[in-house]
Amino acid sequence: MGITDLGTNFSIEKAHETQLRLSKRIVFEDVLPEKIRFVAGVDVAYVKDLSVGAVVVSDYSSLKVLESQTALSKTRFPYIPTLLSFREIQPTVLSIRKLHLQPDFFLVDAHGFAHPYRCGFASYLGLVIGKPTIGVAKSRLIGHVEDTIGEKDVALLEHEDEVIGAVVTTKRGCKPVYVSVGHMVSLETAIEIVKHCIRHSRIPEPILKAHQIATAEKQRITVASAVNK
DNA sequence: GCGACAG
DNA sequence: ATCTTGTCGC
Repeated sequence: MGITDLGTNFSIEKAHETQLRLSKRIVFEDVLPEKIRFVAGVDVAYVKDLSVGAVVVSDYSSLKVLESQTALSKTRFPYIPTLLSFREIQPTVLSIRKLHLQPDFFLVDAHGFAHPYRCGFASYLGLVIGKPTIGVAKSRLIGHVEDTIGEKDVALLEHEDEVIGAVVTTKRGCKPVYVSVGHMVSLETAIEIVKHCIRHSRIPEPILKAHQIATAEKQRITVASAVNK
């Protein structure tokens, strides 16, 4: 895994070593413009042996979608906990390359630093495209919930005495989301941004929109293939 | 050996 | 993630 290759000889152990090595390159400081204008959300859906990558770019203040793109690719890797990056990087990058607008950062439906080898898909994507990314996962991979910070809607996620992310209750009464640094952003800013992007769902609007577009494209593909038979 | 385990 | 009906709670 040079940084995007799935060479001939692959082993889970080597992949983990690579993730730990790549994690050293993660930037934990904000590398964002004075005024954030465009926020992107990415997601991937699956149909048969195909992966549908989707990305949306929304206006940061209104959260209205300004552009969306999708991309198809053959699914080349199975889902293996800790190795989600291998499964989702291809369709995701392909969809991002189609964008005309340049997002200030990307919200990713996965963990970033809150990973056993400190390099979840959100961080990996950030390193690959060289842009700021924030990990927003719907469930825990590792770590335990620590003390609540300030208000009672944010708690730290720790692992072996290290802060790896935050557990944020974006909607009262709903399950929390797990926020972690992807790349080129601080945990504090990541939490702030995730909260700002909440509307009707506990999931940040850009990721929700990307999910809907990926699902719609998946549906379109399913219907089209049914007609061709 | 027995669980836990992002999407 | 995907499949898939009813059902519990506000």
